[in-house]
Amino acid sequence: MNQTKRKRLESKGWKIGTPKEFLNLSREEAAYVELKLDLSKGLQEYRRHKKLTQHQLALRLKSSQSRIAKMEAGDPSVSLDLLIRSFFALGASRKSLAQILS
Amino acid sequence: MNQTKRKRLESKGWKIGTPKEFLNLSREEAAYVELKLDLSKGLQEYRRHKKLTQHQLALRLKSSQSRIAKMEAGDPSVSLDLLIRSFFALGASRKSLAQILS
DNA sequence: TGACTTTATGTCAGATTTGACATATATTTG
DNA sequence: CAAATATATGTCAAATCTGACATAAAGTCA
Repeated sequence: MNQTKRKRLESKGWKIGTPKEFLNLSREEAAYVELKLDLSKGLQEYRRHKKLTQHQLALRLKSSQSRIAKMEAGDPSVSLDLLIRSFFALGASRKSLAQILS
Repeated sequence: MNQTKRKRLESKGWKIGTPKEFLNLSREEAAYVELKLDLSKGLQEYRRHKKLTQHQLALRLKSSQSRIAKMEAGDPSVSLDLLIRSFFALGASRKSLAQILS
């Protein structure tokens, strides 16, 4: 993992700490965090593609605008569950989810 | 969605209720539940393939045998987060995750 | 058979995630 | 430019998920 990626993570509020700690982010922790960030990004793209506001998406999800914002910002308080359910609520297929993963 | 699938879901303890309610499982709820069940199944296969007991996997995940059992049983109390982190802990790649999705 | 290992199920206190709210900041539109 | 709309950020009580434990049930093997 390089400096660019590190900044990308740290800037999102992921508490990574010292370089040593950062390097100790285990392979699986890193994979998990990166997956969430990619889903965050994908979700925002998909929502915009559908020409929905965060507020509109929140209504569909029975969530709130602020939570949608946090999802798209890659906030650590957002679970994969919520991200993935949001994709489905936007009409995404499993296939399109799989594409984000690949 | 057919009767077979319904039984598969109900038998796992998903409270689906009456036929009417069942039919009202929205597309996205159904997609979410089915995804979780497929991951459950995939996790069990992967663990067995690696010749690990639930207890051994629990140690790696710093979880417990009972929670692993619930994961593999598709228990509603288990989140996608935990399922996916478990895959990564077993050494699975994003690609192999994507394959389960497709 | 019975001892042993593995998996399943129920429960619960503690931890995490949630929607909601207030409000700040940014973006669009007239 | 200013008003309107959209998005971002901080907080928190309630809801959900968690590991841990006890124990039941199922599977393995001598």
